[in-house]
Amino acid sequence: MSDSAPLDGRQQRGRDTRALIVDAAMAQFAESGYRASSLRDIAARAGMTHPGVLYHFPTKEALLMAVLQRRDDEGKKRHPVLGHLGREALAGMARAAAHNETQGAMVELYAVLSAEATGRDHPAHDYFVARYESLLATVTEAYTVARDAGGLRDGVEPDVAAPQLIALMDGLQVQWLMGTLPRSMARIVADHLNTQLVEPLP
Amino acid sequence: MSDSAPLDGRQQRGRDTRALIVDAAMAQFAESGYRASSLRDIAARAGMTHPGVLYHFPTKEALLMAVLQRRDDEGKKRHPVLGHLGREALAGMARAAAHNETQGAMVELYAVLSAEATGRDHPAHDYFVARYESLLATVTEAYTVARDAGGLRDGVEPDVAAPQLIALMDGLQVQWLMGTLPRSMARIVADHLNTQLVEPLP
DNA sequence: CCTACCGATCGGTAGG
DNA sequence: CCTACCGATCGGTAGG
Repeated sequence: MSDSAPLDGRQQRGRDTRALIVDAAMAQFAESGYRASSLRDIAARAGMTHPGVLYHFPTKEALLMAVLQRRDDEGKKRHPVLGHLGREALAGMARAAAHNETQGAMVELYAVLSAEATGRDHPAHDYFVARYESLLATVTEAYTVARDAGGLRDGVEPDVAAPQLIALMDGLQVQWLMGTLPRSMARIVADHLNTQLVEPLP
Repeated sequence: MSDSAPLDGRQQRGRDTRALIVDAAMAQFAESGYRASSLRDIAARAGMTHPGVLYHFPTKEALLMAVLQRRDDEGKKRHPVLGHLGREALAGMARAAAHNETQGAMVELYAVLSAEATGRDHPAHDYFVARYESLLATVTEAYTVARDAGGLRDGVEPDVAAPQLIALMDGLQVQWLMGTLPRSMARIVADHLNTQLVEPLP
């Protein structure tokens, strides 16, 4: 793809500037959500004017999509596919919770945007619907593989356990951001998984 | 208190109008969150102009507080205290999930506002922190009472189970609003509680 | 509770 | 990637 072609100096500078703008937008959207964030706020964080931002991204909505795309790319690098790994994939969810505790801005971005995007007219609505459907399929597969390997306790149903685990992780993030969570997210997720797995996680 | 004193015609009309405005604001905040909702949107829903709204509520922030206050009052009528009831209180959480499935606008209001209000500068931040702390204390007490009555399975710790249950219910609401939840919220909550209780819920 | 208005801020465009 | 600008919209106020 074109991403792997060599870039001349000008293209490289353009890429760096785009990355800088996406960084700034990510931070701003995380703090205030999409609707309440202005292009001028984002531009100031990136050290330019707001028409400068619009030179690189044609609309505010295109910038939002670039932010979401960036996060997906990073996530894919960190956790490639993984549904077929069963129990190991579930352990990976607990590790993801631990990782999230070092990524306050990203957690805030997703908590705020996913709630904002439940409205059907939100520009990121379709993105989040697709993301939840894909995540649900992956986690359901992980539970199914774990069950078929004899790793789940009796009565744990993949079709119930999967939306439960996703909901637990989403809900913990709100309490964690609010500062009212009395334990670490990773600990609570691991405890939850340990009520379902035959062999406890560390 | 002054609420129980008789009202003359003018005061009664004022109360009705205030209630009408709070209804409109609740619907608008639920659809778009607090920051993205304008007083003109709310006023139009209530059949008046936006200075008309500001005649009854001095600022947009005061109107937000009235919306949250109203919801608390209704919640207190529906579920008085309840922490000391132990197992019955936990069953009440499953019933609350069922009730929420008939209250889309209210669920959306809380999902959007609670995410928005994780930011320390949001006008409803302190309200939500207090609400989560109070809810956590109530649910922890319910689990503790249930355990002391021998109603909890081994290994279920009130201090872990309480933030877990709250997170589960919050997270389910996002998936439900997104339209990607493959089962009812009430069913998933009941299944979760049934992994913790000695005697299963209906 | 309305009309009329205020300064501030929004996303986006023109032109360089 | 900037300056300068556009029309639209914001929360809030004056005055009745």
